[in-house]
Amino acid sequence: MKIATWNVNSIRTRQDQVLSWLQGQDIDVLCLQETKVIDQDFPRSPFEELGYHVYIYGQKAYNGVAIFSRLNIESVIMGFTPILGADQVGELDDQKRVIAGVIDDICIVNVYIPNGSSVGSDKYEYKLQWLNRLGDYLQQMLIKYPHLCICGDFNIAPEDRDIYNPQNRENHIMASAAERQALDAIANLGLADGFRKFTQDGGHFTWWDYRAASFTRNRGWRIDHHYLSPGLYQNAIACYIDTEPRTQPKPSDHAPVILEIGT
DNA sequence: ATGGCGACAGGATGTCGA
Repeated sequence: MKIATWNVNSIRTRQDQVLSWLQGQDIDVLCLQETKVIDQDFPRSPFEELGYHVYIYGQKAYNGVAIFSRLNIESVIMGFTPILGADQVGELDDQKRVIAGVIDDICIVNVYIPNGSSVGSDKYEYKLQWLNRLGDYLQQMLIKYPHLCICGDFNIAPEDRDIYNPQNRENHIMASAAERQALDAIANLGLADGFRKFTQDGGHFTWWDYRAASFTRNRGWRIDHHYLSPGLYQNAIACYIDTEPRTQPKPSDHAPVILEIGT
């Protein structure tokens, strides 16, 4: 089974690129982030015609997540509230950032973790609060679904080797100690970074700023991830970043990441 | 040091992303 994650930065702008990418791959599950469209305007039929079931959880202009799956998903869970209850979630489901479903006995959790703007800002506090609630959510999900893959745009580089220039990054958004600690807390639930099962060196990135020719200079960050429960981690046979779509005209600023799980 | 670029909403330019 191939599970891919891709922050497309608007599905309507990137529709043709996602379609042609899927046609050249053999993807079973594609998790999208930053779809940036309300559900009634989501271009679902082109992807259905390609053989995918389409599950969407979007909003106007910002955020939005979706799962495309060749196999039908029986129970789709949108937001934190179905798992944690409205009292625990509060305003955190106003932004559409998490959708999950069970496919072939594997629970796929697709997340678009908040960016956080800058360390110490209100958005930074929101990001940390959101990560804390994500931990509560995953704790419950792992009880129900022990085979779990959480993937998406985490907006956190786990280690210095995941940043093109790791100097002076302690107070940089996506690399601060509190963000990494929040990610560690999630990993400590029993989830491991699929990419690092296979690749140990630096210089492998999933996001490059549109500005300053960052991609051609490979000035990037590895912030899109798959974290796997122990059995899935054991069965993972590959995890890689496909930089080809990032070379196209009018690309997303993120590249897709593909995880392969054997049987 | 700052801004660079791109998408969206709305109909000029401000907000947001990372």
